[in-house]
Amino acid sequence: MARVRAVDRRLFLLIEIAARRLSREADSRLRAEANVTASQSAVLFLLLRRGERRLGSIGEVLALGAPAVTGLVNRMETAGLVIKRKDSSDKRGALVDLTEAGRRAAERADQVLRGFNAELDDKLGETDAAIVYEALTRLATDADPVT
Amino acid sequence: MARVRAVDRRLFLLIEIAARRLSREADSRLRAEANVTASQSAVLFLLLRRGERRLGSIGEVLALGAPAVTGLVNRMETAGLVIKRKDSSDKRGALVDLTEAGRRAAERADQVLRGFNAELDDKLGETDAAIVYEALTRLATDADPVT
DNA sequence: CGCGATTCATTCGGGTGTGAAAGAGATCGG
DNA sequence: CCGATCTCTTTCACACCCGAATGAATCGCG
Repeated sequence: MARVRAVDRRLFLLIEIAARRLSREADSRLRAEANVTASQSAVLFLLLRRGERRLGSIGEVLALGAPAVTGLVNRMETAGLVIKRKDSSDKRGALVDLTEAGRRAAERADQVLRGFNAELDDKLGETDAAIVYEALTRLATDADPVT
Repeated sequence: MARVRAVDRRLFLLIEIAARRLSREADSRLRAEANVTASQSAVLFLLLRRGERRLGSIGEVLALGAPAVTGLVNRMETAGLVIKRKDSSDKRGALVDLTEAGRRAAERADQVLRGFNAELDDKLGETDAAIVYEALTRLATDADPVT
C-alpha cells in the first residue's frame, strides 16, 4: 500500500483537505457549544493566555495578514467578545483585550477544543501525533523557500 | 523539548496555521507561473488525471461542499479553463471537463506543485514525510467523531 | 527641527468556504 | 401513472482570507 490516491500525493493539497474537514467539524462544535467560530477561538485563546495584544501581534502568531485580523477582530467586537482601544503609547496601533463574555466564551471553547484535540491524538496514536506536531510546527514556522 | 508553544498544542489550530502558510506560498507560485489559484489547481489535477466528472464527485474528492464547487467551477469556466455541460443521462447533473487551455494550465501547475512538494518533503525528511502523509490521509478520510 | 522612510491598521476588490433553502430532475411505491 | 421523496445543483447571506493601495503616526537622520 505504497500508493496513495492521485490528488493526495501533493502534501499541500492533502493538508488543505485535512484542514477543511477538521475545521468544519471543530467549527460546528464550537458554534454549538461556545457560540464562536474556529477562527475566533484562536484569537480568544491567544488573549486568554497571553493577555492584551496588538493586532499585528495576533496576525504574527496565527499567520494571518493584517486585513484578516482587522476583519476578524471587528466581527468579534461586534459580537461583544473583545474590546479594542487605541494604544496610548503608539497611536498608530490598537490593543485588543477580552471582555467578560469573551473570557467565558474562551473557556468554553477551550473545553471543546481540548476534547476534539484529544480525539485526534487518539486517532493518530502517541508517537505519530508527536511527529505530526513537530513536522507541522516546522512547516508552520518556516515555510519560505529560500531560507 | 516536549513542550510546544501555547497555541500550537491544538492540533487543529496548528494544521490551520500550516495550511495557511503553505497555501499562501503555493498560491503565489501558481498564480505567477501557471496563472491559476491553488483551489483551481486541485480541480485541474483531478480532471487531468481522472477525466470529465460531475460537480458532486469533485466536491467529494476535495472535501468541498456543493456551493463551493459551483462557485469554483463557474469562475474556472469564466477563465476558460473548463467547460460545463449538462449530463444527458441525468439532467440534474452537470459534467465538467478541461479545455485545451485548462489542460496546459494543469500541466504547468503540476510542474510547479511537484517542485513545491519536493521542497516540503526535503524539509521533513523521508520518514517523517511518510508518517505525515499517512496521518493526514487518515484524518482527511475519517474526521468524524462517532465512527 | 524637519522631512523622508518605515510601521500599524484600514479599506478595497476579489477568491474561497459554509449552512440553509429553493428549484429541477429522477425514482419509487401505491 | 402520479405524487412523495430523494438527489444534484444553484442561490443566498455570511464568514474568512489575500494582495495592493491608503491613511495615520512614529522614527531616523541630516
